[in-house]
Amino acid sequence: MSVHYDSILKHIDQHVTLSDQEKKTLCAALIYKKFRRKQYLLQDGNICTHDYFVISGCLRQYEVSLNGKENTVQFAFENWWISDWNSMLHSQPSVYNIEAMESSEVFMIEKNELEKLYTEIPKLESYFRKIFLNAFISLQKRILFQQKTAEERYLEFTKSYGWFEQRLSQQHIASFLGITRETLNRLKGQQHKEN
Amino acid sequence: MSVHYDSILKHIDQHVTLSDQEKKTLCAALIYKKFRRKQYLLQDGNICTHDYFVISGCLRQYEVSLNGKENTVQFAFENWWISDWNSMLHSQPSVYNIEAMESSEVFMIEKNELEKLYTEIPKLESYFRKIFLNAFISLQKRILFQQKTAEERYLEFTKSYGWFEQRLSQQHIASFLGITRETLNRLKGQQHKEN
DNA sequence: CGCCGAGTTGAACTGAATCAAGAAACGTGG
DNA sequence: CCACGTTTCTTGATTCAGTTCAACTCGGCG
Repeated sequence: MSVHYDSILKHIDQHVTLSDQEKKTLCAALIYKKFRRKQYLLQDGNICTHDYFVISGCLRQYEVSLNGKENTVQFAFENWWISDWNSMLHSQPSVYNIEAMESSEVFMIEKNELEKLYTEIPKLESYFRKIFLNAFISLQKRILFQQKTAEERYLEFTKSYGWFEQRLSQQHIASFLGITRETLNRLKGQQHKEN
Repeated sequence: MSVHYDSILKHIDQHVTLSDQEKKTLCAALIYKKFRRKQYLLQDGNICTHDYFVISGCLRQYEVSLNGKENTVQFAFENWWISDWNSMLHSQPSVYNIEAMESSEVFMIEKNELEKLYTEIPKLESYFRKIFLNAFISLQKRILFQQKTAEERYLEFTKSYGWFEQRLSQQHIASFLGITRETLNRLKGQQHKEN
């Protein structure tokens, strides 16, 4: 088995226990792929057909609004799942772009393959139930987060996600926080003076 | 079987097919309860121990921020599940309040009972995977929603959720939209003039 | 070397919040 | 069924956080 499988099997093992046979079946459905910086995994207008699991690197999912602004919905780092499940579920064109921030390695699972896996490995239902529950919980926090002032958001961000602040450009952080590049920059300035 | 079970069984049936025996097992774990308007299902500071399924009526989940403002995270109408899964999962005090907006009927499932149900009725894993996936998709839309201007949010809200606009007070709608009562009111005024 | 994208800083502007105060609507008890 | 207090809604005037626009700096890379 390729060394890459380790990361995903380890992650799944934190939630459910698969037999060797099940692991084999699962891995057979995984497609390994590398993406370079700025390369798209998904572009808006296309129908999303795959789930993505990040082995290494960093992805960004964002929408471009009518006035041309980018709204970052989420970042995905090592061991995160990302996709446009709405597009996949309803076979509708996606409103999102998913782009590699760094050169990244991912596993892809095709929609129908995943459906098959659910019947072959029922434990995966449990695994993804937990994954989606956790994802739901994070997003709920983000709803509250967005109600706060720019400064509060910035402080909370550095506290909670400081560890990936260096890996991202200011513009991308700003679009995640829902503020402009300029405002984020001014907030950073303030911080320095206070310290 | 009580007539109330119909609603939840029907809802589950839209996602997975249970045997009669499984239905019985499930229903045995459900606790039926009525709540009056303004009554709390969960108060912040308490640890959430139950999932709630709304049979009839309407609930609201909100956080009270330090400055005393209420931020509505979500409403729950007929056939919706609601709870603080973060509090439940980690046995931590909840930051949310869940309150009945109207007199409401709900089914409650206790945390450990639900865990047992997952092993007894594996199909429920599938059911809740789908429920959480849908919940996740809605929240992702809400992230983008919150980036828009007050007016855009109001228009989109009336378009998408107009059907429950009458059942909610303006303050509650405002706190869901992330704007003040006053601003919402002014937006309604504008609409009338334009028509 | 020169270009281009990313970051910085300033000044003017604006959408929405805040503060304030009056008008409906609601429900509860006499 | 009306009178009362309570809550919700409405409207206006003022303020402010954050955007916008614009210019300028810095570092990397062909």
